[in-house]
Amino acid sequence: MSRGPRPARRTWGDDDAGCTILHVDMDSFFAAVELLERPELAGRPVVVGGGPRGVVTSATYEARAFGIHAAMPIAQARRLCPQAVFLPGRRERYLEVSRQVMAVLSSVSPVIEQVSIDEAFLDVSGSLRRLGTPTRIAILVRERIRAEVGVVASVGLATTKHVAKLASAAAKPDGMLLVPAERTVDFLHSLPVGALWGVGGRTGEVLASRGVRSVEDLARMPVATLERLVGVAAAARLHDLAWGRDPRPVEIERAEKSVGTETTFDSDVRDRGELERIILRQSHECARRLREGGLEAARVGIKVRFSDFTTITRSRGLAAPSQLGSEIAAIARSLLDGVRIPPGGVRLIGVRAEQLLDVTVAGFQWTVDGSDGPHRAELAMDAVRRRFGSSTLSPASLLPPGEPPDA
DNA sequence: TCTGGGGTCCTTGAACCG
DNA sequence: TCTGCGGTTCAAGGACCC
Repeated sequence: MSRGPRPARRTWGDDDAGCTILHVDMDSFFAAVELLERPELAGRPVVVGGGPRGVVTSATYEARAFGIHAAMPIAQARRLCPQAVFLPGRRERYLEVSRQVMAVLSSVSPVIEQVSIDEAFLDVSGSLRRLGTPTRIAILVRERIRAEVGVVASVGLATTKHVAKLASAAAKPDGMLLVPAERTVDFLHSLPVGALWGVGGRTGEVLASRGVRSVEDLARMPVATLERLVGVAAAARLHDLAWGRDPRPVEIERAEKSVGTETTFDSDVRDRGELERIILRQSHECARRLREGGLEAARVGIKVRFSDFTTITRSRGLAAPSQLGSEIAAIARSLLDGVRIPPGGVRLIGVRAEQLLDVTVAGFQWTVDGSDGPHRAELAMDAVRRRFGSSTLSPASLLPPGEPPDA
């Protein structure tokens, strides 16, 4: 689901010595998964993304031909291509197919770093003797994903993660691109500056205002000037990337730093009680995911977006790390208490658990009075939900007023 | 025109501390 | 006792990515 720009050239040479980093990126992943089960839609413009206020999360190349792209409001996509098939999206199903793809990749090399649901880096330096050259391995990966899972992957091969990622974007759709070590700088300098990891719309504008349009422009700019434009950390990072310097290894395990959930309402909400109920539900959802992952949060944050799209965040540390929905909700609610709701109301609200700790490291969190009642209660709720479905249990305060629970 | 939901990382300013 | 200073932490927000 790369959104990066594409370079003009399609080949940069065939010397793959040292190009042991592969970036594997699924083409139009969510849409491709939908097509797996509805092959009759093949060849038609298909757009995944739902809700009256939703955006496009994935679109087939037939839909992209109409100018539709990821992150575009659904309403706009409908105007551009009314005849497209619009599907709401099924995250669970995409996760399932993603797991199948990652299983294929893991069998090729154990050094795999999953970056998102549809892409991963692979370091194949340990697989060369068993499977052949990096190019051979990339071909094998593409063939196996197509044959065993049924979706299409594009692959970039390079000496660094950053260049491999840009190469896979350039290879799309349904392609493969090798950037030989000695052509790395030429390849990078042929790209628009927006291709660099970390240059989005805002930074792109700032750079453009100083005449920086290509990666080469940026590479040749004095670092001190760049620092004034984008800050010290970003300047150093961008300058290194523009010269092909990216020492980051393929990391097998990445610890989660936060877990959150947010909801955009179909129409703006002005009722504080309604917001509190949503926050309570979201807090329990976060807590359930923390327990699932064996994590505790030391900090809780809320995010509130108003009708005019201004967004505020508030956060506060917990007295002690917790994985209890009731404790997360208490903080989230008190944070919401401090927020003035404008007349226009609230468009989005969300809860996030931050500063996560592994419970096996943090130790079990006992409640202040020494009992573990709330913890046991929420674990029991998890078990019931796993067995009977996620909608079977919820805190009493989430039930509609005056309505007794089903017998 | 009208902007999701899941995240990460960085900057900035205030508060705190020695 | 008061003030200045530098370092650290906290909190908020912005930018970015998929």
